[in-house]
Amino acid sequence: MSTPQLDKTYSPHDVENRWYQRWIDAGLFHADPTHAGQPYSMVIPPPNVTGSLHVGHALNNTLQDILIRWRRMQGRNVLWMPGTDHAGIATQNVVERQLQAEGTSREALGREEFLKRVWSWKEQSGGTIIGQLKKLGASCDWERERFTMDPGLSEAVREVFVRLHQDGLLYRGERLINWCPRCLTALSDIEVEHEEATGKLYTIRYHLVDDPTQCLLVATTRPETLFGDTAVAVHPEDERFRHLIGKHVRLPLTSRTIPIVGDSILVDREFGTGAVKITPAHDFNDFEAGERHELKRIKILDLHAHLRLAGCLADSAVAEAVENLPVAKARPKIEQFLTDQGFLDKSEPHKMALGKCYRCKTVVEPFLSDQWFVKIKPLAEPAIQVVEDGRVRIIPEAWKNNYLGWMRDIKDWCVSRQIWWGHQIPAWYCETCHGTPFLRRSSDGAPLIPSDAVAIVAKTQPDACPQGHRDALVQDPDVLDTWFSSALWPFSTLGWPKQTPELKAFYPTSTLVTGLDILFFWVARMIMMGLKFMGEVPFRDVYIHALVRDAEGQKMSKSKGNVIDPLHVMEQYGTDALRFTLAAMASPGRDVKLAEERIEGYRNFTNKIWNAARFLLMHLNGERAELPPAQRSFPDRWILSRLNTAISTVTHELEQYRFDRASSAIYQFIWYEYCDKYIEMVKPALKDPNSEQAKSTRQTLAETFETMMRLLHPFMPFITEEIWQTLPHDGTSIVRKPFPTTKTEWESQEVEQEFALLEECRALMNQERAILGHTAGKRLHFNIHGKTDVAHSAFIKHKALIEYMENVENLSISGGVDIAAPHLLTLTSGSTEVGTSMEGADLHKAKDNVTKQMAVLQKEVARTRQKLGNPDFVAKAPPEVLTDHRDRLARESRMIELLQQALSQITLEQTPHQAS
RNA sequence: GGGCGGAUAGCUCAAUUGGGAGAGCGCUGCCCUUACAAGGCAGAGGUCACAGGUUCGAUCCCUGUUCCGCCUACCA
Repeated sequence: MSTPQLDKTYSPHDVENRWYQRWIDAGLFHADPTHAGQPYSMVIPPPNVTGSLHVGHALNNTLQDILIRWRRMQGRNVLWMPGTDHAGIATQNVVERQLQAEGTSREALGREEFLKRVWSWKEQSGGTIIGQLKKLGASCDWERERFTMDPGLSEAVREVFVRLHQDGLLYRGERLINWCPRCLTALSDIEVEHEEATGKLYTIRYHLVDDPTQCLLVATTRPETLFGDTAVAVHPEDERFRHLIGKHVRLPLTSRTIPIVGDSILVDREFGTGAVKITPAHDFNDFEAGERHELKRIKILDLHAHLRLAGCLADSAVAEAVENLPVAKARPKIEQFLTDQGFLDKSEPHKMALGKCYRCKTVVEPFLSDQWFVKIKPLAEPAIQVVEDGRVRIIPEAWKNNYLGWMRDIKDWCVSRQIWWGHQIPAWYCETCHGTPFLRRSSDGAPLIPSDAVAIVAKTQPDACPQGHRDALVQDPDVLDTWFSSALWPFSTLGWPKQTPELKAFYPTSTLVTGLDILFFWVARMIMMGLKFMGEVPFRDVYIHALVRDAEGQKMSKSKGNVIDPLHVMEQYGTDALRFTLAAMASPGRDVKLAEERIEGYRNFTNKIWNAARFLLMHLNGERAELPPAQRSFPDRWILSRLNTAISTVTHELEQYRFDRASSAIYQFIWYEYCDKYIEMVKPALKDPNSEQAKSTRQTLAETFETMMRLLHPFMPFITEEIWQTLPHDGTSIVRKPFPTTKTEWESQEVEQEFALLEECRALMNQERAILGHTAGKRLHFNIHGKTDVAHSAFIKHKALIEYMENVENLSISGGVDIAAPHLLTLTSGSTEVGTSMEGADLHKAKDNVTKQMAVLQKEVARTRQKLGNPDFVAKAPPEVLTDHRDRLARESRMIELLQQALSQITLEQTPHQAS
């Protein structure tokens, strides 16, 4: 039998493509609801359909794939449900930009044509990220890939909408919402990002109508909104202003007068001047204050956040100057007018939070409009409950309070969006019932549904309204928030509202792996919707991983140019190296700072593994004899025992979602135990390929390496498959082979202790080499002495091994006699004494080396002595600590003595030479 | 403004019940030793942010300070 030979360095490229294709062809990732194993399921956090893979995705999906591959190998009935979401605003923006470049617009195309365009863009680019996930090795069940706008998922959306409406949890109404004047749509509260900005705090004089010589000073950061003011508020208990409540002031730059009201909620007496202007149509607080005082709402901004001053009685010169200007341009002009006309008292720099659209970073405006809202409190309560009582575990637990805090203070969710790409709201309005035809928006012809129009909510378009009017039904032009459909993802992807076998087998899912940034957007909403519509949590565990940053800790962004492109990394270093890096750095609760050097380090690791496999293949030719572990050679028994520990550690750490510790355990085991120690120890046994020793060793080599590949497979799927295939194995692919489990017959404390003795001995030999300046390559003669029976017999037993490992010629093992002798430099530690000849060494340097070591030791001894000399310490420290310290002192003193001895040995050695 | 987390080797991070701080990468020196120079061996490098407190003893617990993140919020 001949074994295949491998190239000298691992080249991941072909390996990856080849194996991924074969896995797919063999259907290894396909889930079967009738599979006998205990279900283990996950849904992928759906990436944007038109997006492409960034390093955050890479981390997210690597961790998921590790879990999935691990559980699959454990024999669980595994489903990893993949798919993408339609990313309403983002995708629409992309296509609109394309149209703009072509000199046209969505309005010009019309809704139907525009949607065709988006669909074709989706067809064209929607596969990109899926292809990239495959490159990453993601073992999703691609046959089940879903898209949030698939017919089935769209049906789920309509079903949920209708049922929420029936249950009174969905309503339409005129409210102040966050409006993006660039995307021209409403946003939910959490789609607004707050950013600190330095603006100005303007203090403006509002003159009293009764007595124009007096004025009320009003502080504002947004002077242009004064045109929408309908009152000024002061604190009702503020002595400075109390007498003014009920009086009126003249609104600067207009011919209007507005009342002064008392409002203890809105006004903070300490802030600014203690008087606040109220602009109910353009500020959330003012909106509520306006309700309390029954104030008119005057809109002064249009959809684009341009000033529209008709109806607010602005002075004509002012109106002319700022009409149709965006806020940013209007503000300085207003400031100028106020200054010129003596209204501006002062303006000073002021820090404030600016709300920006999370998609396009445009400053959002509070905007009065008709929108659909989910009444959230009744949904939130059970979703709080399940996290409190642990039915959903959030890992790391630190984020639990974050979740709970947000959920307890949750506000109604604005779900309507004024865009076209998405699930159009299944609500119709009857123009006949309404009495007059609805107005149409001039720009795109969309119907403007009046606030008081009655919505008919249904899964499909009704034939007639409840009054029996046909032909006059108009569907709500708005679409739903993308997160509305994402919230249903864990069950809509499984076929809901149909009761499918998949739904039965795989819901609730086992684990959700996601980033903190969508805890509220997505996780919270899935829990609410899952509980509401499935009556059960959508997942048991939520593992929240960190954000990926660059080596400086900066958030990666294209504009900063610090983006690490995972595709580029995979090209350069291989997918396995990238995956392993991400896993190794995924410490909980900490951001991942990714530097390319780290990836390179793990690329080296793949090469190390590769070359270890090469070594195996070079020596695996020939018969293999399988002995019971206890009868195998010392190196074999040792590596089996260590492998057992590695399996146990990796499994345990994966159970805790400690990807970092699991990967580090594998790394340590493979590199330092398997490669550095085991392979080295095994070489002598393989010298004669036909020996009994060689036959048994080959068996252990093959067996342990094969096991090791299975242990590593979830982390590095490609290289492990490639190597596994070349090793003696059963089956067609490592993907579905069992994950290693511990075997008690592999474990041997005795062998490990024996090994530790050898290591102790080798450490002393190395130290001697270092002192004497002998390189590892120089063959030396050593005397060793095992101070205990165990040590002595271990050295006797492993004489050849020590000779081989330490490049020793003719090792002498003395039994219980002092091996100090002329020309010998001796060193000792717990159970071992080692000596070698000083002949031919640079004794000056040796002396230096010893002296340095001694200085360090003497310091330590002094400290330990001092501690033990402290009566309080001796009286109060626990006995084991005391013993520990006394042992240490003894050890250190002994060591000094020995170094002292070594020093005199060296000195003695020097003398005759100096004499001669 | 509120909340949470962090500050440990040049860099990135570990260290569970307080008893002489470790790893990877990088760096330095020596080695192309037949699996691997993408490697081997050896080594340097730390007032565990600062100031107090508790304790025989603190990187660890408590208090305060500084700095850095993140989340959250309608102080005009």
